Amino acid sequence: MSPAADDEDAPALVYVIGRVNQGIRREMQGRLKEWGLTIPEYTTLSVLRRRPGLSNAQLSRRSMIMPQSMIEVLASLEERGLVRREVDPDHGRILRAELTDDGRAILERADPVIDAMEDAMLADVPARQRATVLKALISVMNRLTTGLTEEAGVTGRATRSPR
Amino acid sequence: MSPAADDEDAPALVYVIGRVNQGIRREMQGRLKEWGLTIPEYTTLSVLRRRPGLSNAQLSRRSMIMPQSMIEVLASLEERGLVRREVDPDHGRILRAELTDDGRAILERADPVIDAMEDAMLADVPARQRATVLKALISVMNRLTTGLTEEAGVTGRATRSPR
DNA sequence: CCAATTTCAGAGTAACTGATATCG
DNA sequence: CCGATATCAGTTACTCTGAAATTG
Repeated sequence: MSPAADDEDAPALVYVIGRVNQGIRREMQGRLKEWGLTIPEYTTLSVLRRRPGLSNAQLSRRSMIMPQSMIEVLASLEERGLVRREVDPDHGRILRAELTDDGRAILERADPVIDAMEDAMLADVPARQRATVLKALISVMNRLTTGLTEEAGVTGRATRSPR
Repeated sequence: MSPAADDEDAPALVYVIGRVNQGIRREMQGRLKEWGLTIPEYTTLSVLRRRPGLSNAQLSRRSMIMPQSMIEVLASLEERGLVRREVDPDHGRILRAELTDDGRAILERADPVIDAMEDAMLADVPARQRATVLKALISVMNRLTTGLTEEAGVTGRATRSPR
């Protein structure tokens, strides 16, 4: 039949991101199993190291999931002593989370393994392009967080779309 | 102004991809509900339009999922008459899938909605960078498909990592 | 017999919706 | 009373591992 020439139209970005995510998920799951960590657990630990004191509600908004989903991750981490939660002094309802020493330790051991994975999968992408890719994806992430129907609000107010 | 030195540590790419994927998932799920399509169903229909005649095994490898997972998507699509499967003339075991007219029709109606979503989330990314991002992510996807432990550059032998 | 494909059955992860309680 | 937060309970979406049958 006709040789080649049928690969000119590229796949959609949403498709490629989905596949990449699925590949990353499989790799991470296998590597994190050694420490009994699930992917959202590892991710949450990482976020809490960078942003200590975030509440469940704040964490869930950052992850674009419902607070009912995040609470389960947090509960599991707290139960195992990897995360500690303390009442906010200014608001008795809010519980602010932070890493325990155990949490920090397990993260420091898992990190190099995940970093190596990221390096391996980026092997063919020149360093200069990596910055561009990361910046573009962060921009997409922010769009998705603030809502796709919102106007191009330059002031990054975390608006939640009214129901 | 100042070069802003406190934001020097950027989040990891795997993290950003995970969040973007989660955002996309939520958007797509809501939009596809109108046609009773799940995300893997819509994705599979799209792939089959571009690559008619792929078998379940081929589709599953492309999607980086096990054939046992893909078969359920395919079964659901076939049951609803959106996909047809026919025995390969050269190999009685292989079933090659393709879109039915109904499948093509539903896809043509869902497409603009998903395209609009992609446009909206890419609103802040200049067109020239989009090509770079897509190319980089495809490269990452290929890395993940062929296996992260494979050596670089040599000839493209699609080696399956033996267990 | 072996390798690849298909497919059934059960399990697990990670998200969801709904509802309830508390705090300011 | 309202809005935000926390959290219990049940459900859905999607993928996995295991096992069996078929075909070349």
